Amino acid sequence: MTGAPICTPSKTSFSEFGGKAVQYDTHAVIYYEGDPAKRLYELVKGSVMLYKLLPDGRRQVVEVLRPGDIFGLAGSDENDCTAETLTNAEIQEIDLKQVERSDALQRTLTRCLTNQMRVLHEHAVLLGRKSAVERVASFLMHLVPDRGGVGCVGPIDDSDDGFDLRLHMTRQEIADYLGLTIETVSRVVSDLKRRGVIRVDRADQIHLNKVCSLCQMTGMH
Amino acid sequence: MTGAPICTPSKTSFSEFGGKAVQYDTHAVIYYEGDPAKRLYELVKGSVMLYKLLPDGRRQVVEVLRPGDIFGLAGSDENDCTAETLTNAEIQEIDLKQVERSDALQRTLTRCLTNQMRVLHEHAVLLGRKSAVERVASFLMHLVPDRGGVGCVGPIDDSDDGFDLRLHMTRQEIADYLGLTIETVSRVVSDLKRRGVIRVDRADQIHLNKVCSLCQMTGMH
DNA sequence: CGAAGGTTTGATAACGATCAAGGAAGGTGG
DNA sequence: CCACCTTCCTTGATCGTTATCAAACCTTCG
Repeated sequence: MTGAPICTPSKTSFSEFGGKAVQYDTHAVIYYEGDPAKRLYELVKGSVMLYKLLPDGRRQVVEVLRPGDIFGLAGSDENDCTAETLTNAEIQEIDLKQVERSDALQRTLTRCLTNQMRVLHEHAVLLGRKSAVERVASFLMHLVPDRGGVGCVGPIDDSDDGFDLRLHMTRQEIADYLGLTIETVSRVVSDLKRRGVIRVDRADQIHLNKVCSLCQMTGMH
Repeated sequence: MTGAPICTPSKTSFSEFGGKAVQYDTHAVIYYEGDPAKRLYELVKGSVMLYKLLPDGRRQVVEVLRPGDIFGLAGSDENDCTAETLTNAEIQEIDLKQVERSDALQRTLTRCLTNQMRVLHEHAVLLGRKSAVERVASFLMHLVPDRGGVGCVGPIDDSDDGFDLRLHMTRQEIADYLGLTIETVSRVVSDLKRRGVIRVDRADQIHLNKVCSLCQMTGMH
């Protein structure tokens, strides 16, 4: 299940620069930390995580990427993270040499990097200053579009402020993303369930009963 | 190791695009989180930190910048962090509208952002997975040039592997950067002193007796 | 000298990690 | 279709690291 690349055409920002679309299976490694950095990648469909390992095996997932995000820029000749898919994924790949040449691409890059940087800043707050409950609540809130951020639109309908979501991550991956252990993640989820804030339909399929009350638990209110 | 200039610094990057140099005092706020983002900044001399606050006052310092680093790009119309000097600082400032126009500037930006991103990734590992001792050791090692990274050159002289450094940060700032409390930072520093790894000449002036042995405590070996 | 800000140290508590079982869900082969 | 296996998840008991609370100690400076 290495994610044998099957090329298909696609119409994203990269295609016009000689990039080609590649399909990956779930949990396929796109590249390893320390590998020579040869390509720039744009996630078109699915989800990808970037993580780093310490020599003793401790892992930190540093980014969870969504369609439109780019990755593979290391700033040196080696990748600084391992990139692994969380789902089936379609990825546009383009040679780094091409990137050097294109002004338009540089412009796109600046915009993407700036956004990822903002996400990393917020994640640093989560890792450095939030409690376990706040981390899990923040994590779940990030999966709800248009809610919880500065531009939160509030409940669309006062009576029913629920939301269904798929995690696409195992408890271990969530734990490694949130800087917790798998047991703590599991306990917090169970606790949210017990308190009626969420309903766990399947391990990776969760219904938020009241988005606003979950949002109150993120530490940002 | 690359040894290469991290962020293609230099006194020229901004001045030729209509930027102007501004001097700041120690602990001066350059802009606040939430302020409209109008300018791009390049740190020329001194040190600057970026931090975020939670409503209840918890603070996380998300970046500590050095000459050559750029900041102020928010990816939206509001700054996502507060920027505050740690020392007297000289900063090149340029209007964001100018940045939009220049291809050369975009190229510089991509390179700088990529580097800062790598630093943020490593810091996420520190915040999410390292112990208090490992955090402080990593912090101190980052202040030693050419050591501790992938391209560590090792002791220049086997007999004397010492190094003098200035922190330019209070214990509180260090704590907020490392995701610890001021007491824990103080205790770890005292412990390193007791163990003979460092010598504390003044609160913010520390001599590393043996860089290599400190490096062993970063969790990366 | 006294005040203020920053730092250190001690005592105690709490949160999350660790250790240890047990349980559900999905996949495979008989 | 069921037995079995594997993988992932949950729960419980206990431990340890770091946070919290409190007080004393420097250092600098008017």
